[in-house]
Amino acid sequence: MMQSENPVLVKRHSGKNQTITMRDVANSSGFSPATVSIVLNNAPLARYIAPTTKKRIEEVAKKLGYRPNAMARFLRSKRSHSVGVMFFDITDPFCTPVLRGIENALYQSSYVPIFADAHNQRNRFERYLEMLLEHHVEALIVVANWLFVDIQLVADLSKRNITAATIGWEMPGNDVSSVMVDNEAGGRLALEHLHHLGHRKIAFIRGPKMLIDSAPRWKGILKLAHSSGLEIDPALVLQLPDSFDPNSGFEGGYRFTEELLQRKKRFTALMAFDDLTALGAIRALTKAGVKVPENCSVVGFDDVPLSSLSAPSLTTVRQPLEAMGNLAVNIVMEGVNAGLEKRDWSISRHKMNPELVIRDSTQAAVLSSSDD
Amino acid sequence: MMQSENPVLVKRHSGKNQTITMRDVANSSGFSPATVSIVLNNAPLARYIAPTTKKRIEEVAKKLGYRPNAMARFLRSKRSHSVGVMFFDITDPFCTPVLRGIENALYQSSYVPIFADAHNQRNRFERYLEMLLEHHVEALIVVANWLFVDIQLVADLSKRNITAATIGWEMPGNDVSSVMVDNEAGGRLALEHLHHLGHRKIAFIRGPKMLIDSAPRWKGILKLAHSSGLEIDPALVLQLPDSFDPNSGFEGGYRFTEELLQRKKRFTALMAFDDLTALGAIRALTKAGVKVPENCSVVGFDDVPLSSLSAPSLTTVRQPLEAMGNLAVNIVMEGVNAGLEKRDWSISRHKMNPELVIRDSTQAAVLSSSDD
DNA sequence: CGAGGCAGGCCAAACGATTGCAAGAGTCTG
DNA sequence: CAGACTCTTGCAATCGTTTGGCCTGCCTCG
Repeated sequence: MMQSENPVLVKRHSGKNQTITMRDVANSSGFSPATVSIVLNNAPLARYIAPTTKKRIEEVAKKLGYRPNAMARFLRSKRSHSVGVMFFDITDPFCTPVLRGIENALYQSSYVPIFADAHNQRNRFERYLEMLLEHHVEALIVVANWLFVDIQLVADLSKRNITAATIGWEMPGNDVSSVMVDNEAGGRLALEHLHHLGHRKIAFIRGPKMLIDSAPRWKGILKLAHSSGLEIDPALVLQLPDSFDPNSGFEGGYRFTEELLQRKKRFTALMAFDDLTALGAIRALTKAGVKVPENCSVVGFDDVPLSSLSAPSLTTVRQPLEAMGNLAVNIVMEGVNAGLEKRDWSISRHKMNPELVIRDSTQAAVLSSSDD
Repeated sequence: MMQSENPVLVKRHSGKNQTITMRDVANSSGFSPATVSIVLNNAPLARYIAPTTKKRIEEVAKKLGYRPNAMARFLRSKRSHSVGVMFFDITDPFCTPVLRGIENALYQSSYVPIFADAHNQRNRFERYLEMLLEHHVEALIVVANWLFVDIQLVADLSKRNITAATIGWEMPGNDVSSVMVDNEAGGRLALEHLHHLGHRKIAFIRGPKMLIDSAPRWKGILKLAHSSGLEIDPALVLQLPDSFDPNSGFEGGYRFTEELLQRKKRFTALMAFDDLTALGAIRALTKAGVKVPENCSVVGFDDVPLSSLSAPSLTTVRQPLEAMGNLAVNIVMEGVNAGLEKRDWSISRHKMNPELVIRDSTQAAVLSSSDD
């Protein structure tokens, strides 16, 4: 109250481009740094601060262009307002929508994402983990769509008191939250679609054995086949080899479809492990003179962005990628808050519902002589 | 030297999961925090430290699992070891390779990227800028491929003493470094290719007026047309409308190609503003029964990842996206270092060489009656 | 009239690292 | 042998915020 004269007036030592600190706004508003801090953060104690005081401080802060220093803040409060977002291969088209979802959700909470891409290398993953810890991220989100390295390390995080969540992958054990699509339901959905369209001779390109998605998708397929009386011809089933490159699916789809065609076993539809595989398959079919969808329907999985742009556009099983990113953020945020309030909190595992997206790569089967 | 007995032995006050601080390693190694700091950072003064001392300190640090605290470090040294990476729309397929390039280069320097996506909204850009400043990024890289908002603000950064670089866009004025592709050369390259293949009746879909890339690409086209005596039929030239959505190119290409077809003016090749536009064009052509490339060649621009996967795969002008990301990082790092050493340093503007990538969407023109 | 309550705000101690300054111990020079 | 270097290392201040106490009036109430 004393020096309410000469409002907003700072004496900086020199003419340098000093950064405005909290003390500056304290000095030139006539209050103490403590009060300023309380007001500006709207801390619990702010209830006791006179409204006029609040107003004045906020005014001065704005006028001075005060910007809180995240680092200094962290030192005391232990809150960095950042979370680590680790991808295993950002070039996988699967990742972009997920990233968008994560970014958007974090933005709502005024958290910044620290981006890391492990390039599917274990040592790079570890190094990044190290860096993220040095930067004291409050949480970690791991997007592990196409993952071949062992990352048990994530489990350690819970011990380090930083909550984590994985997307597209589940840690064995029960230490880390996860968000995945319901692969089994997705497999069912896709096959159901083909079956409804009248296809009975269907070829399959299964996913690599090491990929967590492969088995449940196949399981869903088998279940539906069984319940609908569809027969799966083992001669029409191939499985992609393990590979570190998420974009290898395209070439795999291409080669394996060629292989299938050479077997001279007729099929009127092909179900691919994912969209890239499907696109590869389509290319092989087209090249061999088999028109898609007229002579052969093709269905993919994921609904990555390019699926709607391909020719023909791809019928596929959609993963709600952006929503998955969003959910993962909400999960870890819950964890962070729980930790802050010393509440109890338990991890959670989510299976999102997939959704069939019907585009141009599938159509009703032409009636063939053999109706199984 | 005194307490060289009982090696590595820390007394932490309680059994809590305390974080290991520098003082811890100082205490249990028998040296002062100052020495520890000097050794661990390999600071200039480290020259004067006895090798045995160094060794001992490093040992203890490792054994204790000491991890420097980036925040605390910043407070003194003003170095955050982070840079802001701002995209204007990460869903643009253009961005992924750029991001990869940036990430990779930063990783080499042990910097972490703080990721921001402005969604092409000015206020979001400003908010993110604010957040990045609060986190005291040492530099800023702005990827502004498809940009319609005004971001003069970036220029302010140089005043705030943080070096910045833009990718795919140039700030008016001479305050900010930039990395772009040589659009004019690219335009020339594409048209040259078509011309070599014997195409004379060529349709063009130009880029939106507001996009910085549009004009130079067109200029390159005009120049080549002029020097090679090619005539450009104004009735075969359309220009995309301004739009905020980078993926609108696809639909634009589709609709405009339909429009071109309706004009009943023959053309044997089509040159699109970018790959997405080209894909849209291909779809329209195919739908209209015009085969690509047999009846009409199509060439794009950018070489985004999906261009090689489309059917037919796309002939296009490649931007070295990953390299551009890389270069941008090198530029700002130079700036950071210069600032640190109080060296002078001037901004730079780079034009990268584009490269023609010939795939399946173009082929030699069938001889037509009219040979212009 | 004294005890207690409360509104309003300040003090000063952290947080974890960096670094200018200075001192102690040898070594060397004149 | 005094002084001048050359090494090694430690002290303590400092960076910008947050926060647990503590203090000061003033009001209320028995």
